Amino acid sequence: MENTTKEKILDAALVSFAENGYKGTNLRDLAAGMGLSKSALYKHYESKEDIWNALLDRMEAYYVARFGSPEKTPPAPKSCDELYAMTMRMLDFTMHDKRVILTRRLLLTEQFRDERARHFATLHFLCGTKEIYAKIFAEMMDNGILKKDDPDLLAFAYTAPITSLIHYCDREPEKEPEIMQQIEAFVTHFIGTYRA
Amino acid sequence: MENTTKEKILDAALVSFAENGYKGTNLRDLAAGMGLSKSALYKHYESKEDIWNALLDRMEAYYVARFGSPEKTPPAPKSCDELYAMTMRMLDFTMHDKRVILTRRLLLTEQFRDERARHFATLHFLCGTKEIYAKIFAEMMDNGILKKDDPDLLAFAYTAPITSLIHYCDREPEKEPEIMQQIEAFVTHFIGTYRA
DNA sequence: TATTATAGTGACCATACGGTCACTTGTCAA
DNA sequence: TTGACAAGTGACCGTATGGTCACTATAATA
Repeated sequence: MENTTKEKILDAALVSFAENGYKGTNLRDLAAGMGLSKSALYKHYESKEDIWNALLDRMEAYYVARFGSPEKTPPAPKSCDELYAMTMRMLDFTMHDKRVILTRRLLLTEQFRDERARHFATLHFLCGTKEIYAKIFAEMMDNGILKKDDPDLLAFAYTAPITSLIHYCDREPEKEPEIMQQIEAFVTHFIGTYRA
Repeated sequence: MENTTKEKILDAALVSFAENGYKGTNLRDLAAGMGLSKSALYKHYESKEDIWNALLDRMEAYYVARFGSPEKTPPAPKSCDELYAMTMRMLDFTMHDKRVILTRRLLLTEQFRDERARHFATLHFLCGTKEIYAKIFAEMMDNGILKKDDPDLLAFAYTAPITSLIHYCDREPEKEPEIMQQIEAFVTHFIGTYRA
């Protein structure tokens, strides 16, 4: 994460693409926002689309670095209380980290315009999170902490509602307290249902 | 649903806004697509934004007409098999009706640009569906078909994963068979878990 | 010191787009 | 028949925007 102009452009682009959309992003304002003139951008990238692609490259690289290899999966909780705590900890990060929030927003709004965004959205919103929890659940089932069941199906039933509430919170952040309660209630109920 | 030019413009606008986004929609092409010149649009609407607002008005009216009053809630199934069948029937419509698909796409991509779209998205993707099933579940619990539990929480746990798979299918329609299997597996598992 | 590469500037270009306007056409009522 | 109104056209306008280019400044290097 160097602090080069080239990187800073991507930082600014993430904000602008997420907040105004790809088409709504104008390179003059984007450059001005970082104290540059528009032409300076062209010293680092060939075109608007080139910036977009570089941004997606970086997002994918970041995702792989964070969740890419199997050993990056967080260690399986040793109790249901630990599962609860871990879920809440991950949630707190996911819901409040500015970069992550902007990434979600960008993927949501651009998923139908760009092929890579489309696939990345599925990974980010559905399959990625599900797989992480599938591994965790499988191990917890082996350890007799959760009832034996299909870990993949359970992970999906667990993460999909949480993700949908995260989207809700992205849309209407002023409702966060209420949404957090809903998440807690859901997580508690879920763990109660499948605890061994 | 009259066939006036004014209505036809909204039909075309739904397609274009959904496929190209609000900013990506250009009035010349939109008009040309229906064999009109751009200026003709201005005989019916004051501006691009006016078309957008009229479209949202119509969407909301349509939603209210369909789900607005309590008595519009479908009758509660008399068995778990009936619940399964009803879910699949509603799903088939939701996933294949062109208007509904376009509406979802439009709400997803424009939710952060427009206040009304934002609220409508929450209703459409989360609260609306949840409430319908909450009523159904409550009645089924009263009738001893489902285990007694919090109907609201259960409805959320039921509809949110399904909705997220619908979004998945919107993004990657070529995966529909696979996704349908996932939905069936989830619904079966869910009903199995909460059947009385 | 002279040279060269890098980063940045501002003026400029072409184009696309939302919106306006004067004008035409067709229909219906007085 | 005529007048009025609604619907539609095409030319035109202003502006925003992505992109290019000749030029400058700076700093490292030979």
